[in-house]
Amino acid sequence: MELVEESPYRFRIDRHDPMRVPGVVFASESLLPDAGADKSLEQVANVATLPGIVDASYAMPDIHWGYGFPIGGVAATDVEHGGVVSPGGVGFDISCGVRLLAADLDLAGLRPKLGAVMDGLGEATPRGMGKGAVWHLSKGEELDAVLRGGSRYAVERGFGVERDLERCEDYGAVDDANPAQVSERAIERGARQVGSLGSGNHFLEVQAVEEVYDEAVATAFGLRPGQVTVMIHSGSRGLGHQICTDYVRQMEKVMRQYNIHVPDRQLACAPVDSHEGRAYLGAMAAAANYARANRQLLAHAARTVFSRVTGSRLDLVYDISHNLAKIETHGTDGDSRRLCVHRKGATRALPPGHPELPDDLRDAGQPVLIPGSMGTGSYVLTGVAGSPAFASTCHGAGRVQSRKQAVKAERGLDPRRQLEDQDIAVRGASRRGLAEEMPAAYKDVSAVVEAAEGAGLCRKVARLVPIGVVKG
DNA sequence: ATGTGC
Repeated sequence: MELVEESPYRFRIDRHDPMRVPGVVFASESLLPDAGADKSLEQVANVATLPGIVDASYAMPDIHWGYGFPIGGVAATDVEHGGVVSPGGVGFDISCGVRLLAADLDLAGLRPKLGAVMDGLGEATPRGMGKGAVWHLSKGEELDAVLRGGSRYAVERGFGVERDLERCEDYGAVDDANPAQVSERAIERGARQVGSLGSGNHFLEVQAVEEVYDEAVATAFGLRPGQVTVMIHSGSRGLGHQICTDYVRQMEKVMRQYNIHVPDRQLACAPVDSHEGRAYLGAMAAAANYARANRQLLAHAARTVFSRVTGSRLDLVYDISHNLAKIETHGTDGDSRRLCVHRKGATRALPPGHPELPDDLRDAGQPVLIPGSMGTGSYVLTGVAGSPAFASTCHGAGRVQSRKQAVKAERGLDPRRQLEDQDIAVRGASRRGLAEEMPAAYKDVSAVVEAAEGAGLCRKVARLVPIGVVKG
């Protein structure tokens, strides 16, 4: 795959048939995927063939191989001009995302109670494969309310406060959820898991603010140096996974009917404005609401522990997805288009002044939450005006080793010990789970954030360091 | 990511 360096942190894959638009990769030379081991640049070019795609098939600096679309990919299609929606452009973990809470407590104050806090969080956080659930739902009306209401419903039921919703993307729920388009099997899996962490790269972390890069914005976000924070990374569990599986299968069957041909079966898609496209978007939105309710419940459990053990409060900084497709309007007044923006392992990053931001964030911009690999740091960023990829930026460090490779690299070593030697408390993680998530399996998150900022996609606000981690 | 593998 030939890359042309257009400017620092920006590489182009020239359009060639059957691409409809060029590919654009935001990265530094050293962050570019290794063409021998990782087919993600080919995936960028494949995505560029999708009907209705506009401008370019974009990739963020944390790009790596994914199902059909690369992880770290952004693609927008024009709804009025045959634009398609593709489940692979969202990913299996629909509305997977990050929630950050800030404590009214400094690290020095937490230290003496850290063991008790971690024990409490370990007990209060359901995690691992298949396990549920902070909240046992009846399959009927109550799950339906979660799928329609997301965090709003969780708050209504007492699992949070009204202010939380102002600090959630979409005020805690997307509007066009259609639970009728969610299969019985997906409902079955979801009913037992709402309020659970999952496994893989999902985690709950106790952190401290290590460095502030922009004091005014950090203050607007409610962050100051030395402060304790809690970061939750989780998604829509088995429900989102099942929805993705269901619709990939369904779209594979009907693509020919719409005269759509793609270079990879995993790019199964249908026009946004078709029966199948609308059905997927309705089900996807339901899974998005499920994921938000899930993070709201996990946050409630963490708040209960912090309040009991330390007497301190946890205020929501923000909750943001990094696996979602959204219908958005982009462009200037005379030339605006309704686009279906797929972000898969990419985060929306609204600039200061954007009308969708709550009043108290209007001047600062939208908080962008970037979890680093386990045991390294995480970042808080904000959006910038005039950014090139439909107001999107990176979502994390990005894998460089497969799970299998990572496990092999840890053979004979003790991953838990390595974390504890760095003064990071660990609760609940399996040996294998930890081995798969070791920092060596990931790119350097600081280099990723540096490249994203250098490419004009976002700005750094603060860096957070891990103190304790709860994993599946 | 995922009751890991139709």
